[in-house]
Amino acid sequence: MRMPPPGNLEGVIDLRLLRDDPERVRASQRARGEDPALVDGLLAADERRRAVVTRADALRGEQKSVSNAVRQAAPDERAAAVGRARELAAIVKQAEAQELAADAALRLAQLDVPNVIEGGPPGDEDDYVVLREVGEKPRLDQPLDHVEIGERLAAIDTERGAKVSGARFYYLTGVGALLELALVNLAMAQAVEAGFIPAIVPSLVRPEAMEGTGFLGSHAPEVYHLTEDDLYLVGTSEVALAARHMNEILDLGAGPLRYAGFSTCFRREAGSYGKDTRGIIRVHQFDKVEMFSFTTLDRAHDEHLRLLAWEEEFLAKLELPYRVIDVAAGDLGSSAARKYDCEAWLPSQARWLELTSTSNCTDYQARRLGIRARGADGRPALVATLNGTLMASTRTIVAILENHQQPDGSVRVPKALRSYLDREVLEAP
RNA sequence: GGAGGCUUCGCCUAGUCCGGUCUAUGGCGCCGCACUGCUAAUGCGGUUUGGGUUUAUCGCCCAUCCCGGGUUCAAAUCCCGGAGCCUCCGCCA
Repeated sequence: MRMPPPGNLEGVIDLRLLRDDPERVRASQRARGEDPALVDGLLAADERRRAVVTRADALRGEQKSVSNAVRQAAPDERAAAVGRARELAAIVKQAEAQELAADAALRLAQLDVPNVIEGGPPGDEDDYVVLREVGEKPRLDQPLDHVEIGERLAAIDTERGAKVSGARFYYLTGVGALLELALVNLAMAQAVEAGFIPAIVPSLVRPEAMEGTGFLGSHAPEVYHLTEDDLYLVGTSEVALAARHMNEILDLGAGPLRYAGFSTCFRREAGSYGKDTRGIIRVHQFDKVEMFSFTTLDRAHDEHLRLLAWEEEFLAKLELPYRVIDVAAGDLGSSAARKYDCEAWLPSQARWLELTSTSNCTDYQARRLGIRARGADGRPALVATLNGTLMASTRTIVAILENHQQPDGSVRVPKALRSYLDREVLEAP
């Protein structure tokens, strides 16, 4: 028995693109700061696999006719026929073992090569390009940070979060809890208005889902794993939304298939020791409304810009000053071909804080998950997947508390949120 | 958690007991063609997915009967493991 064909292998960049235009893949590697020589390893593995598969196919064909000969052999020739068939069976078995090894080697080589970038600036984390700044930063003589504001309002309790669950856990209470619920509702209302299918999704998923969305590669240490059940806690509803249509053929004739998923998100935050240790900027658990689109490859770029526009629309409703950056190639996840972040102003630290992020994963996830669409010619065609944060609870709360804080310690509620919160100001109880 | 039944190429289904042209049956749906004022009806043909080969078309080859192993010259069919669905029992918000 053979491994799944490369079309379903994980980590797959389009092998046809690779064969036709390896230089483009190499250029992508260079822009990411990854080794372009890995592309040649992948090419070699692909070629090797093709040769081995061709041979095994031929041997299997021969085996068919030989075992058929056994069936039809006269009684006195039967023993000899079985003998020949037995010999050939051994050769086929060997060829299939080679096939298995070649498939595995290709699979490994593919894991080394992340998605081919779509454009955007080369370089690493600091090489982003600022596309625009929107809104006015608040003028505050002595801005309080969200921890202090949250304590005064009895809205955020990090101390007891730590007592009960450890560092990077928190309680939202009173207006803090209400604020999150209001934000979730506002975000969902916007998404539904825009035609998204609202969805509440599983937070625990099987390995295939995690692997298929590309989170078990370089992100693996970030992910909580329940070994007892071999289930993973999702870090974003993207995982469950993408995997929902695993091994399906979608009908995208009527346009993109869009979900707005709500889920709790779990992140180990390994490797970020000492980073954002104060407050709820970086936590192990938060809630998020995530936009997720399935669309055709040719429409993926337009869809990406649409997701970004919806993110900005939401930030505008919250009256937050923000900027949009075009994330550099070296700072992309392995599945993303391009990524834009929206960063809100953080008055207490006088810096920008990532609030939302939208990625175009082109066919990378869909290929791993076996998701295709019925093409115009009726044959299955490749699909692109895209994701974008609409509302991540904790950081959005941080941004609102800090940017809308008043000199008297209260917090002004942005207009769009008032009907969901039933008040214009957040005050200490 | 326990017991039993089930899973076949879009949907339904034959085949599994007893291994071999299963190169998987039939129906529905869908596509094409023919016939016909139009439609309908009827007839004929086609209709899983992936890989390999081919300049390309046509085609040819290989794999695919929930998934993964095993037995065998040969597996939809036999054996082991897993997943899912259904029924009943137990437990539970």
